Amino acid sequence: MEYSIGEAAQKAGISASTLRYYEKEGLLPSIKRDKNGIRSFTDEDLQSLRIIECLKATEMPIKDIRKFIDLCADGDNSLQERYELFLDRKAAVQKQIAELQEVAKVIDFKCWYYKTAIEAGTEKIHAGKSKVVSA
Amino acid sequence: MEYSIGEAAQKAGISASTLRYYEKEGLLPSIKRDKNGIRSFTDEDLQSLRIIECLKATEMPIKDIRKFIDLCADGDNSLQERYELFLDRKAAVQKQIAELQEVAKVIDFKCWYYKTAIEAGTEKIHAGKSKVVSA
DNA sequence: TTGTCGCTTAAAGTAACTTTAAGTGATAAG
DNA sequence: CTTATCACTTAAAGTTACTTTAAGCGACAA
Repeated sequence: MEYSIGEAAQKAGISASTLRYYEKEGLLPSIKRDKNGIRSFTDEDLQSLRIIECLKATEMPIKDIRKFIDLCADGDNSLQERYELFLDRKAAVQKQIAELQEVAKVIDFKCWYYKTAIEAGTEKIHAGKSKVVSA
Repeated sequence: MEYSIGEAAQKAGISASTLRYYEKEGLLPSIKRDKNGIRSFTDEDLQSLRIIECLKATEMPIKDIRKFIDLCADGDNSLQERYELFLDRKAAVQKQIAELQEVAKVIDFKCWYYKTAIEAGTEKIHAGKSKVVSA
């Protein structure tokens, strides 16, 4: 199947302008054009986008994702390097999850803080407690 | 205890220029200055920064964090609104964690993909499999 | 008194998009 | 047949959240 940029955008959940931007930045080297210069996305392109989104989710900058895409073009020569890249991303995403779990704890505390303050009618019930602060 | 911007930056793990930017954007309305115009951060300011960092971690835009800071100045009138804000943030952070766990799965798959490809000496061993793509 | 610190401000630069402006080509409606 | 609409095209400007740079000031050590 082949898709226009609008269809691909919808399928991938990424805006058409972002897809154009990705192509310009070298993240999508395999996008073809028809005789009118209109982009044609394949299912394989959508799979690539999914990987790109995963790398982005690990806070990898576009330029580094670009380097990974370039490595892919190198074929079997770059297998080891690409493997190490994903091991690295695995560590990164685990660190992110751990940090967000800490954030969730602080937010849970704040939920309790406000819930009890509302029940008491005032925030003052928490005054003087260590590490408790209004904002 | 009071701290210069450099000390506060180190304690909070945020750059001094970012702290100046936050102050300019109204995120730190309680920072005092000495007679030479030099900023003085208190422990309470550092606590506020910790909350700001948590909100930022949930992808809340600076402008919205600013609105929350303004609510805090409103005292007990805004308790309910602030409570709902944190309930909302709680949902947001849980969604983020869930998404990152999905990302982790894809990355784990890629680790396996490259590990086995390296053992085989070529990526071709994965050719033709459904949903498997080099990038 | 001469560095050199760390602080000050304002302004320019950056990343990753998003939005806008201006235009082209294919198809449907009158 | 032409006019309108639609999705597409590019280039350029705008946005967010910073970061970096430039230029300068006050305090303290050598």
